[in-house]
Amino acid sequence: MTKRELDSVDRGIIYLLQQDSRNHTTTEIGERVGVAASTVANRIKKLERSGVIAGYHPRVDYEKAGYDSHFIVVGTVPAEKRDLVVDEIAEVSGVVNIRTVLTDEENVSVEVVGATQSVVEERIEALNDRGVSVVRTEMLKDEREQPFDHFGEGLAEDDSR
Amino acid sequence: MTKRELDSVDRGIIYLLQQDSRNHTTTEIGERVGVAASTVANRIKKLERSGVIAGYHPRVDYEKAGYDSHFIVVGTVPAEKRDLVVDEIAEVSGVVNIRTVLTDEENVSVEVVGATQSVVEERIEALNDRGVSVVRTEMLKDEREQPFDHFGEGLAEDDSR
DNA sequence: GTTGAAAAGAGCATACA
DNA sequence: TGTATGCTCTTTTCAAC
Repeated sequence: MTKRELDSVDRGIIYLLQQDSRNHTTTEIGERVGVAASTVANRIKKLERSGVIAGYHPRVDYEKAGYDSHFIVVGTVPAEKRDLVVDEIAEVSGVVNIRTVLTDEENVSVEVVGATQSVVEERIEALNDRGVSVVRTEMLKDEREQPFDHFGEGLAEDDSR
Repeated sequence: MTKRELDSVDRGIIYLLQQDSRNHTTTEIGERVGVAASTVANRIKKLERSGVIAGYHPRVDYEKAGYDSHFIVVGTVPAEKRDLVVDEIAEVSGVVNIRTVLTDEENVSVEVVGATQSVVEERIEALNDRGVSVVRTEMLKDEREQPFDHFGEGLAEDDSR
């Protein structure tokens, strides 16, 4: 829970986990950042406990998995009800990601997945019912995620990418 | 590369990986979905090769890591230049996520991280220089990610959450 | 906090049903 | 295609620095 300053070992570890958090071993990471594998394991545990690393998730290509309807629903929630509403819409089927921003209008983005467009339309109605006033619905074209370059600054050459 | 239909074993595996892709072992997953651990390993490899699973990433809390400036930059890129511009802005320091949607206006969302606001402001200028006409910049409040509930439908009770 | 070595456990490949 | 066994590698633990 505590906010800790990260040193170059922490940053290197996170950078390599950002490239591949499942198949990079502590041994490999240790060689790259210059410490023993057991130290890497200790550091990772500490980062997890402190909340800097909040979990590990696969990047799923829903289109390839047969779910062709993939939308970003942008809406507005009153600031004072925001946390409550976010908890509620997390329960809506097909919702896989929710972002909130600190503006008064259009302050919620909800990523919704489904097999068909009509299914997703129902789900968007469900968002409305739970307190999101939907401003617009956009078809997601592509999403790309990448490591924070600053975390990789102290690292040796990256051959495995 | 091929689009494959997923069966309930595939869906259960992905669901459990979406909860924790680093610490859930193939053995645990096998017990939950009802197949042998080696079968789980085979399925995961197949899902990776087919592109349904495109990678594994930690969820990093940049605020707790000491990077207090975290913004979503919404901008417009002409449709015909979109892929090119996305490749370019991926190179901008501090850019960790890029989403594109199929609309003519405000079709790109870029997530930018930095230690101070002035650093991030420079980076937003860099986005402009590379072809994104920035419409607005929003402070990210919170982001939540969760498994696709449909993948978990065939699963036994979830005690480990 | 870090290390290195031993023990325990997971993953991988082969062979088989 | 799914399962089981054996081999290899990783992770974990812990005494010592």
